[in-house]
Amino acid sequence: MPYRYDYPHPAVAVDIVVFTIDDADLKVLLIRRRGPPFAGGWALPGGFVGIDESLKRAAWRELREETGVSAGILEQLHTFGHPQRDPRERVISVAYLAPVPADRLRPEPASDAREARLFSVSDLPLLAFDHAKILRLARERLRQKLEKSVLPLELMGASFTLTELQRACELILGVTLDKRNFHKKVHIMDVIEATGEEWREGQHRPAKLYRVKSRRDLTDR
Amino acid sequence: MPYRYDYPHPAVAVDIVVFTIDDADLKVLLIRRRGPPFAGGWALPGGFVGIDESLKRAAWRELREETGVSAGILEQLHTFGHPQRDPRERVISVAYLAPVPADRLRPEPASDAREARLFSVSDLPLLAFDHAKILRLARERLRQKLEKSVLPLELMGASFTLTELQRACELILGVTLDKRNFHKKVHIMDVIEATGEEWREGQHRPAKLYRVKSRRDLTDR
DNA sequence: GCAAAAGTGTTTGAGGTACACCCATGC
DNA sequence: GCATGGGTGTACCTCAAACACTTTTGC
Repeated sequence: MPYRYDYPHPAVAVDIVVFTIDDADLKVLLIRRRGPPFAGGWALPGGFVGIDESLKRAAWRELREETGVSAGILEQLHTFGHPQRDPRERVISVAYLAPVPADRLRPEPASDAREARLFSVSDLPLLAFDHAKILRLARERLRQKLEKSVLPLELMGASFTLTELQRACELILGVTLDKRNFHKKVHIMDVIEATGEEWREGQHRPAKLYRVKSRRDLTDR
Repeated sequence: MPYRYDYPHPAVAVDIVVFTIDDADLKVLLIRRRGPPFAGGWALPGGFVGIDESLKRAAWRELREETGVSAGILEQLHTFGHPQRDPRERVISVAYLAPVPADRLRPEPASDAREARLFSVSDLPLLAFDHAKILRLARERLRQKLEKSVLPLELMGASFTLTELQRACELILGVTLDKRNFHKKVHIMDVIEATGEEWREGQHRPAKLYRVKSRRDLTDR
């Protein structure tokens, strides 16, 4: 028992909400817990912060270790500190939001012998701890960002069609948008550019492909 | 040395940014540190979270203990966890934002033998730890809330004039606003009501006094 | 009567919303 | 040639911004 303090210290963890768009649905990455508490149950990926590790770095590492996913953007969401949120000991958890394009999840949970899976946000299992609460707040935040007219470019792959981008917005906002107004707005924003390529699929006119003009850093403080 | 853990635990603290409007200026409440580190320097009020205490409750208690101020609203701002932000040990700090009407600060720092003072945000001393960073983020957040057209009603006293409310907005946003547009907008929002009283001051027409219609809870999660 | 802040409407421009048809492709 | 989604323009309406004069008071 080597670590001793004059007064009690809580444990500090991070939990990561990975959102992606897959199969025309907004999905979250969850892991199955192996040990107690909530053994066998589903939970957000996460874990304890190393004593010399920044919070963001801990989030990045834990996500990587538990799911094999390397997050591009990690945005701090909220810190959850209810005294009884973990039955083992006092655990304060800093939650992070990580929008990841589906194509970065593909070779996916082939990592740490942990079962990881995408779940549609409209068909979630029971979650361990207060993770349902964390997820609810994460969805809210995602929506709020869109309402500030920030496009969910972090969720898009290397190239995408305007219809795909529109679907992403619709899934997050939970409404349907007008195609012409959407195209107009996106072009005025001037944040994406045509790649010149086209995407052929099905028996209809091919769609132009676009890419993000300059990926911006959503830095953490 | 009674508190032992299998692996190292960081300390968890809260810091509170109390904003108020006083003397036609946006001010922050700071305390003078008595012990090391940064002894004699100015810092945000704050302290360590009790092992069975929620984060918000800790923020409320510490603010009360150190400055005598009972915060009405405490909104979680951000969690700061840089490994070297405290020279003593690893300290993760959850920062809170507390807008307080000036009239609740009056009998003020007559509490814990600690020196506490309001500083204008445009004339700040050097701050201990990373508190300057926390304060910068707090001002930004305050501004963002106003831009989402949320009036800073938490900063107003029990009754106030429309001009006072407008000055508060102007101080936070750092711009001057048009009086007629402001009056119109506020009345459309329908969140304040005339008390029927008037405020006489100086050799000019008296101003109508208003009060908040229903104080809303900005609850923490 | 004069200084000083309170109060009060209208016009204009920008941006958002509603809405329908032709185009390119695969079968 | 037909079914399928891709792409495009205009009219209207709502909201935000600009802007100046009268009112009430203390001295």
